Amino acid sequence: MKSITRKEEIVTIASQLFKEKGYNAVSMRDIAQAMGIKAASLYNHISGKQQILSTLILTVAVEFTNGMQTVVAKDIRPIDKIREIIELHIDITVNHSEALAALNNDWMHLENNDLSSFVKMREDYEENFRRIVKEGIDAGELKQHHPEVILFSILSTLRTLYLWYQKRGKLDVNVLKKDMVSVLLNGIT
Amino acid sequence: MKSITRKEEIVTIASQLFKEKGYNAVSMRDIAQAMGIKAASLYNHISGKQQILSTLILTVAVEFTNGMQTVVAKDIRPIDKIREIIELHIDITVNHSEALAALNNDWMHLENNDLSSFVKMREDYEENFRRIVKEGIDAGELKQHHPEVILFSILSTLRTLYLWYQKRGKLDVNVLKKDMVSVLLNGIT
DNA sequence: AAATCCAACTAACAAACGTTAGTTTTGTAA
DNA sequence: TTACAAAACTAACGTTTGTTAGTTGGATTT
Repeated sequence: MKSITRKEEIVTIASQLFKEKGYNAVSMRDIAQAMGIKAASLYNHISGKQQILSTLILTVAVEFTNGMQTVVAKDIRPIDKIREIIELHIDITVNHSEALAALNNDWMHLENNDLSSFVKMREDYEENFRRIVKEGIDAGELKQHHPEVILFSILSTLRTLYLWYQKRGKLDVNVLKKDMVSVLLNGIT
Repeated sequence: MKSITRKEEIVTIASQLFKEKGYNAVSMRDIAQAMGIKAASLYNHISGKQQILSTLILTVAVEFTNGMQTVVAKDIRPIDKIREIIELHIDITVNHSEALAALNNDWMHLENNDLSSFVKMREDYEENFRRIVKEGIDAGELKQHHPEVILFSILSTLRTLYLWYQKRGKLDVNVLKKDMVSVLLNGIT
């Protein structure tokens, strides 16, 4: 019986516009026009432009946080944790590619509590990832590089995935996961 | 005798503000304030806000284009070309980290000729890179992955480097190059 | 000393912005 | 049919935006 609310429609439409032009370049009138209504009518369903952005970003940020918690709690080798994190990113990318654009590019336009809780979640996420990388190095499963360099090269690829996977056509998700894990873990040479 | 013009000062100051908040969230009054003058005074040196953005972005885009041309023309193995491209990115990142933020996040706010020539340069750049990757695979120097996946994983790491290399402290550029080449080419396991 | 130029200023503009108030339409339940 | 709630509308608000016009003071050139 869970049907799509008007608020969810607005957030979805807005996320598509944000992806193309960024939060500040999209006006409430733009969003309204894409919905086929007038700007003032949006306020029957949402409290303001800020709420659209924070709903969009925090929803996905929570998914990352929960996903990371699940992985951390597992009793598996560090390298398998990394494997699962890669798959987590791919799943979220496939399901929320527009929201990821906002999360990556417009998070700094969040305000007050929304901003600080987002930043907190992101820091915790990175810290968890960093710890796993270090464990992997200590266990001899990863090469002896700076943990920060390894973390960064994986994370920046995963974070930009939303820009790419679309034009890669309808590549099957499982094939994509296999390829990404292989390239990110084993390298290209 | 080459001294810093007032226009160059404005572009530099603006690029720092753009990096933090994005092009659209920075007003001419913000830029003027950071310069210690009034907004209207900016127009004694530049023709408008758009010109600041296009100067900033196109300058760096041309550097990438020229660097890529140089690499392409060399008679060396594909894998060594990739090595040189990685070093090119690192050099540009170190010298223009603020401009790279605008190039990555605000290029879509360019207009007319500036926009189309930027897009053209970026497409050409990627196409050159893709060709080198394919040559590397054909020559047996790279693994048999989808060229697009290899291209993407390298390029997204290099493009996000500007966010990063700062907080890595004053890491020596040559050390950074060595690490990045090793991680991106040989992988982490 | 006079003339010129540069780079700042004040004041103002029209347009676009997010948002509010109050009203009308539309669809559903009694 | 009437009553009510949801969701659209019109009109307007106070700000902020990028930008223009005209002016002023200080340095440089003639």
